[in-house]
Amino acid sequence: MPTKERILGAAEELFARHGFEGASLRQLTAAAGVNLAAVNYHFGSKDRLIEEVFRRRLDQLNGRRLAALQKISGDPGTTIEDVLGAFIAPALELSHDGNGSLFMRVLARAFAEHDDTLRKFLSDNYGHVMRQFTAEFARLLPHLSKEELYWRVDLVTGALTHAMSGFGMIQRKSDVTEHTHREQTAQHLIRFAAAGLKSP
Amino acid sequence: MPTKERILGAAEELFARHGFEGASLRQLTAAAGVNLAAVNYHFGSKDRLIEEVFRRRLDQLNGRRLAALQKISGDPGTTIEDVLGAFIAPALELSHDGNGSLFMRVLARAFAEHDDTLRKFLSDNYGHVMRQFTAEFARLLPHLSKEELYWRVDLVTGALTHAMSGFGMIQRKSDVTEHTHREQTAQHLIRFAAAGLKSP
DNA sequence: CGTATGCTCAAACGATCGTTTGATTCCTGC
DNA sequence: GCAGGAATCAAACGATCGTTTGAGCATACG
Repeated sequence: MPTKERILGAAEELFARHGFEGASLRQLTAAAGVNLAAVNYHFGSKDRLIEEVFRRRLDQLNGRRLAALQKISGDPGTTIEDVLGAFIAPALELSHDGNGSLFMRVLARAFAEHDDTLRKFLSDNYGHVMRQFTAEFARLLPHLSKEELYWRVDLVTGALTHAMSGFGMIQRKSDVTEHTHREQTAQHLIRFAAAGLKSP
Repeated sequence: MPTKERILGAAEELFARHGFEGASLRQLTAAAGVNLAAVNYHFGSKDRLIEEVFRRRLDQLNGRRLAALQKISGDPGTTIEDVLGAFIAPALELSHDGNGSLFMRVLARAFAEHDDTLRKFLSDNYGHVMRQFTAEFARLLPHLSKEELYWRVDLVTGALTHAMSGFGMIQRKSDVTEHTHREQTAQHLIRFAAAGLKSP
């Protein structure tokens, strides 16, 4: 595997486990089996590496989300659950692919960081995705004020981040595969969020 | 103010802003206006300081939560919204008191850390609070299976953490006080969570 | 063959980390 | 008023941090 890919993979894992500050380039390059200087050579700096970790996954994730939304957007038969599914399913697929599940934890850390630079990066690059989903929710929930809708979408985001990153206290039981566990998480999440959104 | 209190206050602020690894003892003691060695003298180590930051706030927070729950527990007139209020209101009061609001961000970081030691500490010391609230929800939602209930409570926790720590993209408008903003957050949260919990 | 070009490597840079030390100051109780 | 523990202080400890350097290696092109 090319050096850049090995670095990105190891970075994803260690950022998820120890945070951006907590994971050192020495641990990281050792885990990737590359030289210490390789990070600065290929990415310029640790901060640029962090951005690249996000870009790689979010490009794919949000691309799939928008594609799924496109398919059902405007359709009179589309339900709240369908829209939630379009948002959640790609995250589910990602978490089934290799250590993609770790990326959801990285994403959760980014929220916790409250770092303005990072927030601006995420907002600039992927804010339009949230806007399109919110617009679709607005179409399906015309009785809600703009402000009320924003609040609810924000709360859905919170529950989603919490659930998909494995924050919660609910631990996977040993007789359930990781795959099944995530599927169940998504099902519960969609039902819960749909009820919250539909609340009069 | 005594040295220990000044350290705890500065620690809360810097842990919220820069994380546990990101905030150094040198920044921290400088902000508190105390000597560098004071942390190790009064707390033993940085890790023990972190635990003390949690203990100080959570003792008060969960004490108030249980007291509020005690008042309404078992009452036939009690609603889901009441129980949610008993859980959320003390967090709201805390966030109105000085830099108590920063503590909610510290708490959110603790979730993101995924650190086993920290999780065990929180679970051991304050798990019984979650258990009592869950029991009251179970009484009010007898049609839900134990598993289903656990899932929903977990998702409520996620939305709560997200909202109260100010993760979300919703920013307070300049014509609204911090106090009012938090009140509104709590109102939206209670309505949203109640709908999710009550979902058939 | 010679020589660019892209990449890897060990080593070192200065800065900063958490912690410890030993001297000094403060304050309390006899 | 003085002994003695509590608290504060400047300084230093070894370790580790992100980054830079310059030599060495490889592959491709004239």
